[in-house]
Amino acid sequence: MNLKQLSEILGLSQTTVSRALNGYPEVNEDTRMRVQAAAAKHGYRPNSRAKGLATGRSMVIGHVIPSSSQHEMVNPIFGDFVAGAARKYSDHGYDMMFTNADDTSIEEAYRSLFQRGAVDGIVLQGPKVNEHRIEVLTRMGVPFIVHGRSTGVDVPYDWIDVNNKSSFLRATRFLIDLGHRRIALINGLEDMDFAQRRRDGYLEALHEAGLSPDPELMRSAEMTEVYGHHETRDMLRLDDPPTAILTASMISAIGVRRALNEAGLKMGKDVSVIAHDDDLSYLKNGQDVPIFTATRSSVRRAGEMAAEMLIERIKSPEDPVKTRLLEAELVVGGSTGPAPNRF
Amino acid sequence: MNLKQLSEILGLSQTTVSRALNGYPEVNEDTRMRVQAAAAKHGYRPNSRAKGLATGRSMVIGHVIPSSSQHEMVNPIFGDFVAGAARKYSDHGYDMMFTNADDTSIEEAYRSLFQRGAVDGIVLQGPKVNEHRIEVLTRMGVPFIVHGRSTGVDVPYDWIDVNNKSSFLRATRFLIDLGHRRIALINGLEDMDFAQRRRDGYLEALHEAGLSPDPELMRSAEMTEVYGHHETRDMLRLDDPPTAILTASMISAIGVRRALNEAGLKMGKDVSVIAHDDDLSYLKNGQDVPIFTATRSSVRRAGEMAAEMLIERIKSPEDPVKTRLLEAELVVGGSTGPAPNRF
DNA sequence: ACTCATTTTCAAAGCGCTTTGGATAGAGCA
DNA sequence: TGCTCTATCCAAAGCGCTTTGAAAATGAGT
Repeated sequence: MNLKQLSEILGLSQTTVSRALNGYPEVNEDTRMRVQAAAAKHGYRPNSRAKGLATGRSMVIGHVIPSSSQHEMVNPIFGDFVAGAARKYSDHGYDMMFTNADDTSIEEAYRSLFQRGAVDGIVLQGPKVNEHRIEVLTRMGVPFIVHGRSTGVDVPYDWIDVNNKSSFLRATRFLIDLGHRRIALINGLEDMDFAQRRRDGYLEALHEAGLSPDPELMRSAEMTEVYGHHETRDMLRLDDPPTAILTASMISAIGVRRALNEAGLKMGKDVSVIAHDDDLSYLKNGQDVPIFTATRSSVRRAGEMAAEMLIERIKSPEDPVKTRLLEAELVVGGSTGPAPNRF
Repeated sequence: MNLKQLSEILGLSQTTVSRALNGYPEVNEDTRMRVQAAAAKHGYRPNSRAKGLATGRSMVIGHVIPSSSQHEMVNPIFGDFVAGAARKYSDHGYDMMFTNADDTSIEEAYRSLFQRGAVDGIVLQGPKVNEHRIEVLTRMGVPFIVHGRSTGVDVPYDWIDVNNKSSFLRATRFLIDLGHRRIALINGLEDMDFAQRRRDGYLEALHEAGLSPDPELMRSAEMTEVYGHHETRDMLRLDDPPTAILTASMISAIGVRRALNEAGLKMGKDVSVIAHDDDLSYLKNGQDVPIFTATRSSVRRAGEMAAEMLIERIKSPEDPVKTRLLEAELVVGGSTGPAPNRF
């Protein structure tokens, strides 16, 4: 059932039927009712490709999944971020499109998505420091939003981010206030922008307290459970092991906890742990009492907000750049306690 | 830059340029070279909406994210499954589209996706028992594949599934062979098809061994960490607590482990645990030695295979129904051991 | 009854591509 | 030379929608 057939059934022109369905004023209310009824009855659904061709808009937002050939790693926050965004998209009549691209072809993937007319806007996830893709998208003139930011990129762009620096600053201060001096940082991948900011916060807190950072206590890699476990076990073997550990995700925090258990250490007593908690739906930080002391910020909420900001941008391409910095809250759970007395 | 402009630059007709780029034989090899060079030089990318309109195919596969209004839960396996599928899609020139739908409108979401011409095929994830959507898709005539199966649905359909029954049968037998008699099952949501099959396997093994199932030891809910923890803690309080626990995912297994630790019990000694491991990229079951004894089957691999089967189906709609049953492997890790002697 | 303004409807063009059904030119052959 | 074949190219139609510009119908005002 297409427009032509429907309009023939109704004895009206395609123009009128189209207008009736799209809510234009220049059509009699009675006819509109008649048209809507017939459309519903025959299950008419305008072909979105044809509509897109005619309007020049596709009503689709593009995301790229970097298939990170090295690690075959899927970011665990992917699902929740996307679920948040998807809800807002559908509220506004947008669909969501994914393309897969390996590290080498990622720029090409963005370019293709937009220039083929497949999407009206793009979400850029997981920006690195000096993120090249931002300039690419800017030059292309595609509306886009970055989830995160990129140090070193000068062009203005829309972004939404957690205040990674301040949250790790606070978390580190919190540990210092508890008397910890040997504080480890199990961070995300070195070249990710968020990892750098977290490290900055961590270092600043150490500096404030007159503590000098120990490279042995600063690790970075992709945030898996196994990684958290491995680094913790490794650091516990040091002559002067950490009494507290900051870690960049709940997933790796679980690995940290496993390593502590294996070593017979009690979390929150022998070693304190603070994690960053993205508030993933399947991995809540406990029920009432938080398991881990954590810096918390819902990534699903970030997805929702990113979607809204992008839709705004598509509507008003000339608006000034919009940015949004979310403050993570520090929730105190059972994983932290005063530094143990080693003497 | 569109076809018309490009063909004008080249002094050729649109027909010839289109044919040259799409690899049709009726075009001189020299001209083809010339055309390809010009297309590359000017960054020409055929508009996919127009192409879709003309060909009647959209080269897009649709997925629906059920935004399960009750729980706001995103299935943790979502990311890896999708990453697997996406890779295969892009190999074959397909993109991937997501629509969000709440429980009430999910059928409408599928219908809309296909009848609008937005997608050429659909992946149905997380089928329940008597899954109504399968009939809907069948009636619509859209090519689709089910990740999982649905007991009670009679119409034939393509599916790919893990042999849930046999893997839980084996896992339960394994525990029985170790001398366990009080074996708990922390299952997924009751109405999910996979959960029923796992329970069937579990019950069959108990039956074989002449053990009668205890409803107190059979739990089911969405597979979060908190859920695994909660149910385990609850069961440990029973007069006759379980000595072994089967659980439906690594995520909930982590909750199980947490509860055991809190109770001062040693996993693999006091209480044995077997998990189902979807081999998620960020949650590997240990490095060399598996942490949990587990029934393992890569969900990413399933995503790849689902994608391939669906693309096959789109190519040959009249082919007989194809199904694929994957056997999970049983990997023995440190979380199981002989039943403790309670006397 | 007649004009003018407003409301309501319509025919046709256009979005950018593919594809059908020729047209043209040169090659091969008698 | 005249004819058929093949290789190469092209004009135009069509995919299903929106939108422009104009026509027809209606209503108000005199």
